[in-house]
Amino acid sequence: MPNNQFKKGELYSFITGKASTAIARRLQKKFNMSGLNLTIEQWSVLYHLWKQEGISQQELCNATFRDKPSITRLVDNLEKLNLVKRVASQNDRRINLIYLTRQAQKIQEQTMLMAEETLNEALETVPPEKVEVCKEVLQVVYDNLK
Amino acid sequence: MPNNQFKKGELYSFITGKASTAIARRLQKKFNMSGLNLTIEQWSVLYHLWKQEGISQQELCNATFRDKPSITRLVDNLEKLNLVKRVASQNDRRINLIYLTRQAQKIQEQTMLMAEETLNEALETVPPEKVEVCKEVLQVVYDNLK
DNA sequence: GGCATATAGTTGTTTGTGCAACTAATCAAA
DNA sequence: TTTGATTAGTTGCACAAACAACTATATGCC
Repeated sequence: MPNNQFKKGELYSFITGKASTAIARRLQKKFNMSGLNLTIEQWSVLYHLWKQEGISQQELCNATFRDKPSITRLVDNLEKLNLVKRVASQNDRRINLIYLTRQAQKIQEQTMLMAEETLNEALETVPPEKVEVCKEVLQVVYDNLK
Repeated sequence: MPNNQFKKGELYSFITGKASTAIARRLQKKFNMSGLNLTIEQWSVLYHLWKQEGISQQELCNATFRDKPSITRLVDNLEKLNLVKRVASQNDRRINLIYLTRQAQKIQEQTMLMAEETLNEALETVPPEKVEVCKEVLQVVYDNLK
């Protein structure tokens, strides 16, 4: 049993994602405090559209590790908030291409700063080389399981 | 900006908890495959009751980092599944003490083995000393934000 | 061309989460 | 001892996730 090195409480934390839950809650509070009516999940979709808009819902599924119904509903809600628009693809009429509204473009910088701020608060007391190891381990975990 | 060391994709992974999501999904699949009708969230409540039963819902809130309504509903569903029982406290009639049924005691070992197995799969290729650093960093993150 | 299959997206259902508002019981202080 | 504050738990609402079943479009093969 090569890696069975978990005391019980630690096993629990790894599975439930205590740390990332705490990070997401903190960021959500920052959104709320600044009057942004936006969930972390909605933000995570915008995050990928800021990198590249005009991608399909399926591509958003792959980017965000969600299934198709989840993305359908997130895009529904983002459309209601007037943050994205569905545009039917010319080439393939099954596909919706998702575009940002001007309003969504406006909140990019503000929310990315809050995200960076949150991570800085989270990692304030952690030496950079340990953060590096942690990032690496989490990536391997994901690759091992996906 | 001492710890602003996140490339964009990494920032995303930290906030969304890609790794712990993958772990939880894998464990849920193991539950389903073995015919266990149990969610990871329900399991996480049982987890603390296996350590000590007869605690209050409020204590379960603290142990699992959930708010009171979440615990109310998880306990509701665990009661429906005949895995726990609410027992009114003699000393303080506001309090429900939560006890395990025989059925819940039976699945402890089986599910804990599946959880360990899942973590072993997740960390198969990771040297133990890196796992240690990762655990430590995640704990500090939680402490910094809680 | 026509039929089977695959792909993109939607809808329904169950479960869980976070917030606010609520009830009931307890405690504390005048 | 009565009144005000605190604590434990519940309920309602909006949002999200996972799964299954569904529609519509596209593709591939004969």
